[in-house]
Amino acid sequence: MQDTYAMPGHLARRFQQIAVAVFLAEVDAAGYDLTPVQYVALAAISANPGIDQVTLAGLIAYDRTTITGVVDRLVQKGLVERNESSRDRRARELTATPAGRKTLDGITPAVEAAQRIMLRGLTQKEAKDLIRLLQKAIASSNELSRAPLRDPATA
Amino acid sequence: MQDTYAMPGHLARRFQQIAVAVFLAEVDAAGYDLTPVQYVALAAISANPGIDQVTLAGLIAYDRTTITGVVDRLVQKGLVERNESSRDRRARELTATPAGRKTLDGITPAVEAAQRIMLRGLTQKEAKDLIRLLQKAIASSNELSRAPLRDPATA
DNA sequence: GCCTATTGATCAGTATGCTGAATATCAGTA
DNA sequence: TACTGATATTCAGCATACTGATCAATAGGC
Repeated sequence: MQDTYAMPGHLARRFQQIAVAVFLAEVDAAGYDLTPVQYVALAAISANPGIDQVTLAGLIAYDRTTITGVVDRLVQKGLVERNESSRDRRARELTATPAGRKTLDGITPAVEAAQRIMLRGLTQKEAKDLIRLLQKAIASSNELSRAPLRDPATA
Repeated sequence: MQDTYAMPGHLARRFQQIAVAVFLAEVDAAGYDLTPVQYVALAAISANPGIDQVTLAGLIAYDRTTITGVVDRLVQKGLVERNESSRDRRARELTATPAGRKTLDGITPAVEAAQRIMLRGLTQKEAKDLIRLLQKAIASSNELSRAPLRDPATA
């Protein structure tokens, strides 16, 4: 049996664990209070005003049931508005508020710094390779998770 | 601002999400009911009989407070025994039960299959590169998470 | 031996993520 | 139009993960 420390599953958990910790530390140091999940959701909503929750979920590969709580918290923080859709009364239309867009602008440098920090042990070439390999592995197994990415560009 | 889909933080979440889904599917198909976290904990306990919870946490990079619940569930499933330590009455000594060791043996092929599946889109060389790069990135940022790895071999 | 700082475990509270089910609504068809 | 199947959201329940606090016990310095 191979070394546990070399198993991709273990490495995935560790890398994600570190990525979240670095993200929260940088964002907090910049004076913001937003989780990685909330950030990605806010960015996607801001880029797609009026988006419904299922489409949003597919866009950022969340589970549908997780989205509800995430949006709840974004609404509670005043960063997002959730309104009943006029075309489909089942759906909710999500829009970033001015405060949401302002937060997004202000937080971006911290988010980018976090990305650099989590790769700080790698050379530029290694970092590019890692990103490429992760993207390739993820693309090949996208359908294996309950919340596959639904990229409108490739759908 | 760079593409969200190319951010290491996003890729870390997606890869971990897929890794967990693949693990659970393979383990379930093999007739077992064990999460990735429970598996790693059980393996570490089996390899280190009598280990206490803090040492276990360091060995597999868990948060101390998470361990309590994980061990609770392993004990409830009859795979692990938790006894008060005789040397230190604060500590708990963890041991795998015969059922725990049997589960570990039986589940190994499914766990290894899961590792292959989550890398199925990569060539052998790419898979090796990905593992190496993840290990390198993680090692450089180990101390940035609340639950850094405490490898007894390097401590 | 006593005091203080540390340590091992647990708990309360919050935020992902998932499964499976319920509810309301919509869309297509007989 | 009535019915059937699909869809958008939410909820209950469970399992990670984390922060910060509490509590019991230990260890080291004096």
